[in-house]
Amino acid sequence: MSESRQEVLSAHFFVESALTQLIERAARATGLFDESFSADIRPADPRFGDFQANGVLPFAKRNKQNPRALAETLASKLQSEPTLDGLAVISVAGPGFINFSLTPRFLLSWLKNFASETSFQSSAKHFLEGKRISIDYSSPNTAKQMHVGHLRSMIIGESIQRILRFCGASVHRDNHIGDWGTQFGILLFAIKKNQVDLATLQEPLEELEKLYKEGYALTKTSEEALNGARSELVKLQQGDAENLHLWQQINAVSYRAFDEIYAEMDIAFDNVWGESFYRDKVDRVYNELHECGVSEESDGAQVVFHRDVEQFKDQPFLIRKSDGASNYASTDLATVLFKVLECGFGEIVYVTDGRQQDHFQQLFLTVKKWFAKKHYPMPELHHVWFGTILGEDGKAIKTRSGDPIRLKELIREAIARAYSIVEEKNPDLAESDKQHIAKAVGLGALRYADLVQNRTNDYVFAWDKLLSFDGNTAPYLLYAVARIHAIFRKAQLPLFDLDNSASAFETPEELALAKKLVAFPFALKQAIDELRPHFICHYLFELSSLFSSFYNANRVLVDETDVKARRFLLCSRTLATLETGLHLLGIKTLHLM
RNA sequence: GGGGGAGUAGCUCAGUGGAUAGAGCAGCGGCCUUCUAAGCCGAAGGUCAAGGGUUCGACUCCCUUCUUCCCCGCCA
Repeated sequence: MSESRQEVLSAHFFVESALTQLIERAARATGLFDESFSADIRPADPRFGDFQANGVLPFAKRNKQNPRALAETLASKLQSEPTLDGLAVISVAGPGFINFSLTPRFLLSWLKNFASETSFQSSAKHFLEGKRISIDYSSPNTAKQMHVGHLRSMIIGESIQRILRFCGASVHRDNHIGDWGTQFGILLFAIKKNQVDLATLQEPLEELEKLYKEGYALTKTSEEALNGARSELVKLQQGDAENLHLWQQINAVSYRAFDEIYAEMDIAFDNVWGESFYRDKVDRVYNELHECGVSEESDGAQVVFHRDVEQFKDQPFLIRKSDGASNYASTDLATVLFKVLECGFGEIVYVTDGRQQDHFQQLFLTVKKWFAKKHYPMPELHHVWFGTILGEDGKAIKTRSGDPIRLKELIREAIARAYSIVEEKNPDLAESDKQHIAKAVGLGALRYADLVQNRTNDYVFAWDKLLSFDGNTAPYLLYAVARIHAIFRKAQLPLFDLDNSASAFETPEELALAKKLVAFPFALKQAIDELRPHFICHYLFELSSLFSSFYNANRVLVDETDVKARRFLLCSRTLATLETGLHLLGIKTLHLM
């Protein structure tokens, strides 16, 4: 091959994008297509090829031309492309689809170029290079224990954070803890009423939850209690020393409990800028919005109307309560200002429950008007919302009524169930191995069950669903990983030793697996475009499934050196891809299970 | 009343205007003296909620209707 290496198709990590450029360039060279033509390339049904370009059909329609003839002209132009020579087989089918089949030579070349987590990363980083993104997730309220309803923001947020970082963004992880809300009015009122000493409590969080429940019930029945709670909150927000001290004690015990969960789930933040962090920053928000004419007064509260948006014409955005206290809109606005002006983030991602969609739409609209008036840099804002976890009754799992499953308990149960399966499948393993495996499998299954489905769907909480270990689950992927490690252990060879002895792939299983490996960047691209990790889950499951078929049909450790070498190569790339993908989901991989 | 989500196999869910709508689970039939059977192979399973429309082509876009969940001023 005489062309420079960069020009060759197999030198491109993201084949779809390279192919798109190639097709569009070739199309223009025919003189029959103008700038409006786009290749519209996508993975194809394996019966027809590996990629299909559908763009000829709409173009022909717009220009009243015969699509089939146009497609054939373009295809024959592509046949003579030197960069495609011997790497892809091109054909035209149906009304004007152009199909591309990657040749074994292409596959081998690509797999040699992209061989490890490090090499994937150094290519993937071009997707989001230069972006500075702050992501806000988990964000529990203090004074309460985390329950199953807090699971999704943690798991989805952590995965998205890892994916964005892997794809080259500079990511800042923020835990916007609810430590300054109305719950403190009720809590402080109840603590004082019952003369509780927080320092002497055995199970402080349990006690605080009980106090909160009692206090909450009281405010529902007694006007006096309601006013008491309100005035405690106002005193706290005005800096009353006694209330501040109690508030700090409450937060301290909450943080300890959160940190235990985060440690177990392998989650960490760069900053914990809770609502209280912004308490001296909300006045500027009130002043600026008032001064710009974005906000107005209504029933004693400060609100923003978006009358230009049909949906919100009668639904104001309340940014300051009539008693002068801040609410979550105040702190969220202050947060955007701080993150953009003080920290220089160009993009902010919020990972929360879907029930907050209206809030975030109004928040984003308000920021847009406000920042435009003040000529502040306009950030890109994303609300990554997810469906609600429902109880058996089909209603949202609630904090106040009933007792939702505690996160601590869910995690313990996940590991315990995994342990009993390890015990059953592999009783001879050392105890320390069993425990290590149980933890990875149990926590992995929990995470994967949440990530595998499109985040915008609700689902009913069920132990057996969240902690399933069969089929499309983390253990299935982990099992493929463990089997590959077993092959390398048995062969006693390092991962890349035989690359150069590999012959071209031949069996249907080898070819199908190799082609799937080349498609990894597409899954990454889908995940970052929509901020939906389930694309990666589905890709990894299909990859594992193809690996398992390959593993059953094609023995790796055979005598012929070239066959062994190419199967080794497939194993090493499958391993690298699975491990990379699982790590992006926040799942720890195993060598043994 | 306004707005948003969902409705696809018995169950849980994928599906970017593209070719014969796909998985997992459950159930059925096979495969372990060979690199880990937490696996593989096979068969079966569908009025894509209903009805219209747009077009070369609709699960996908538009309209109407039905079912269901959620949000809509001082909670977050």
